[in-house]
Amino acid sequence: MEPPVSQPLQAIQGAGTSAKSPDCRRRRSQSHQAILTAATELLEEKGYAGVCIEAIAQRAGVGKQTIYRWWPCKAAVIMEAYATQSDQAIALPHTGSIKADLLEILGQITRVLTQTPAGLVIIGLLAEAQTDLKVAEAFQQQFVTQHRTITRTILANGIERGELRPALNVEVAIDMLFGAVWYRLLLNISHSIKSLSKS
Amino acid sequence: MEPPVSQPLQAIQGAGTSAKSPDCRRRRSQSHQAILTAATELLEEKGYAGVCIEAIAQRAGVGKQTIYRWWPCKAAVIMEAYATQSDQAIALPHTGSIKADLLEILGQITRVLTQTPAGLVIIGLLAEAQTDLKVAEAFQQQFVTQHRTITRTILANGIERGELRPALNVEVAIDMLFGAVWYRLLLNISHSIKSLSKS
Amino acid sequence: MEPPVSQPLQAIQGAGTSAKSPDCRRRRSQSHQAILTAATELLEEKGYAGVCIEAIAQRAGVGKQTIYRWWPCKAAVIMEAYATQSDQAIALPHTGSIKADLLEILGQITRVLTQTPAGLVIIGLLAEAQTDLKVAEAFQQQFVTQHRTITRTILANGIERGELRPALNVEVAIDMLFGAVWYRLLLNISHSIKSLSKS
Amino acid sequence: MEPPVSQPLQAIQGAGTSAKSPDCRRRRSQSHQAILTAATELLEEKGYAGVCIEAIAQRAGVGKQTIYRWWPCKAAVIMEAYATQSDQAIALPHTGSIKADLLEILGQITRVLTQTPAGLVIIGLLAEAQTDLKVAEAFQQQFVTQHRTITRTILANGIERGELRPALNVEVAIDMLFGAVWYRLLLNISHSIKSLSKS
DNA sequence: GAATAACCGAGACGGTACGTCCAGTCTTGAA
DNA sequence: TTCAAGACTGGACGTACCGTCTCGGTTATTC
Repeated sequence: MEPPVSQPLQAIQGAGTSAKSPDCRRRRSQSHQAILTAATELLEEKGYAGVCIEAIAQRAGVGKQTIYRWWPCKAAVIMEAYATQSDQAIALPHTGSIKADLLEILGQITRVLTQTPAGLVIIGLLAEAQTDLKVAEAFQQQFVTQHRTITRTILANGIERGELRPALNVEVAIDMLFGAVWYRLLLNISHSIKSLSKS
Repeated sequence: MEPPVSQPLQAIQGAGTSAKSPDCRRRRSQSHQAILTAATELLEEKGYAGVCIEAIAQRAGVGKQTIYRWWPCKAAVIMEAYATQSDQAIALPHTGSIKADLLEILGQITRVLTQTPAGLVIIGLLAEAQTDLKVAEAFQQQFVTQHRTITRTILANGIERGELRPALNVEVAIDMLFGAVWYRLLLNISHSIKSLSKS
Repeated sequence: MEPPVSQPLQAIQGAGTSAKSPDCRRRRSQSHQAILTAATELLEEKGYAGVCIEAIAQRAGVGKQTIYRWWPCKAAVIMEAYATQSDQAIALPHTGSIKADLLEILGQITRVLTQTPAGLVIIGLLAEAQTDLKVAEAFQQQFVTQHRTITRTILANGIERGELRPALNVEVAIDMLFGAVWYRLLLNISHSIKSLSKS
Repeated sequence: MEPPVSQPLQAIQGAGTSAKSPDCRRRRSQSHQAILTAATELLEEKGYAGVCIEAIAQRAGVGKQTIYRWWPCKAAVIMEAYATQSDQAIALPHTGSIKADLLEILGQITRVLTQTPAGLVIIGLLAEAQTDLKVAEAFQQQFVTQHRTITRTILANGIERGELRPALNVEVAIDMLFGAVWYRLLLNISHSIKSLSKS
């Protein structure tokens, strides 16, 4: 009955938790959920940088150790909280036009990053990922890989259908598309972020 | 004879110190330099996240207060240390071809970010800028504005000369160009960063 | 098995900790003792004014927070250290003569104040008590009340037995007796403190 | 025309200022007075412990150095401020009766200590005197010697006139009289301080 | 009347200690 | 056996003052 542990946690914990103990995580009880809820609340109240493990534990009515037992650091908790709460699945669009598909997916991502509280959280995580390799990997997996994969499919389709030049370097194109979005987000550039056109 | 106060400091200290006192900020003596030197050394030894104000003060043989007197936070010290040490001026290239010019400038930036210790420092600063608005502004001024301005000139030239479509959204183009570079840098993407083509 | 918390601490911590938690203040372990020991040593080495919380923490191999957790200030630590170490109980004398009893008790107090290192510590505490009400109360309780009580008994006996005038204002008499001792102590008067006669 | 430097200053500065410089203290200007005034004000606003040299300097519109030039420490400034402001001369009373004279002088002292702001200042000074020998000497001179001298005269008169036993140890008697007053002051004993009778 | 001191305000400086926050680990007692 | 509660060491924070030390810019005699 135990639901599988969410991905970001595993990603950060590395090794894999399968061989841990006979009844690995026997009584995860409500604590687990309480922690994620507390983290989410605090995130909204104080922003990423303002949250600390102690506060999460206190708010969740949980011992600090219980948090450290399951997550290696603040970023891990928060990534899981984020994953749980807003299941930010990006859907592969099917508008029929490559260009429209790209605009659609970029629009979806941009919307999440700039119009929901999640955006600031993600930035906080990205900042932390610069320092901590484990966080970086988890971040990649959670917020990057999927998007790139979908986009790669779209572009491949475009090339196949002849809408894009066959010589197009797909990876670089992806970098430029997402790069522009992230770049503006991270540098607080104020001029309109909506006007995305060329490929 | 006093050299003008370097920019990043001023940028972070905000408002502008011009109206402050007749000789605005007297005699920073050797301490000032010692602090920047110490910061640079520590940066190289421990990386951005591993540096703390106390350590800088100790290494520089300086009271902590002397640091806090002139800089509001770690990021400010480090930005000035960086600016002092590596005068990372990006030169406007004149290769004759728009494409070559762009590759040249992107190459310069990429080189600094990926092949010098400065790269990691800059990433640390960018991470911190996400939390602290003052740092963000200074960062922008130090590491972004200039590059964008130069690139904007190149693209404008290109349009004028007919090498680029007149309808090109210059700002978005710049976002995509720099975005790609920063994006890879921040996400540690390992596949080659050299293969840049389209405009 | 836990020995009861010593009085001066409680006195300074104020209100009373009885309603705090089931086992009110768990496990002070060795740290507690280490802190008191360190405080005592430093007291002997540098005198009251030369001791600081940071030094106590360092010497005791303890985090500063552990000190602040249990004591509100330097004075509190030192009073407890003093109380622990030298159980300066003043015994009710029974020489048979009121005058001799008084001389005996004053002699005891004088001895502690002038011939042991404790004297200087107590002076330091008294000086600090002038600034901090909590310290003042604790000081009173630790170094004054008991002495006055005993002396009050002696004087009452004396009146009962007819050795002293019934009209004697007992409180004022106590003030004068102890006052003389403290007065000399605080003002470093050098002429002999032994010559005590009248009542 | 230069008025002689007030006593507490000299007392604390020790050595004597006579041989200092040709026109020793040439232009003491208004600064000197401004400092004392500032000290007095701050004393009333924040109490002895709340005053610091920097605040005095700032309030007086004076460089810190100017204070250090003339006084060695906070206590010295404050003693002079006190001496200047409230010229707390205790007058030798002549009521005709020894007992009345003593009550009169004790009453005067008690009044100053308990019913004027000066009382708290003096306590602060006494506390500091415990740490600093120089302060102790100046304190003695300022607040003790004179009183003792006057009282000694009264008691000697009393013995001469036969109102007091010739065997009376005058010094101890003085200790007890003043001791009682100071003792109550320092220990914040609340029961009436007015009821002083026996000798 | 100009030159020359001492003096002064301002405040930078190296330091020491403060009291607080949080990380990550360890311990206890109740369930 | 698991957990909440929270004590523990440790490190850094940013602040407050200390007492010393330059700075320029007044004064106030002295030549």
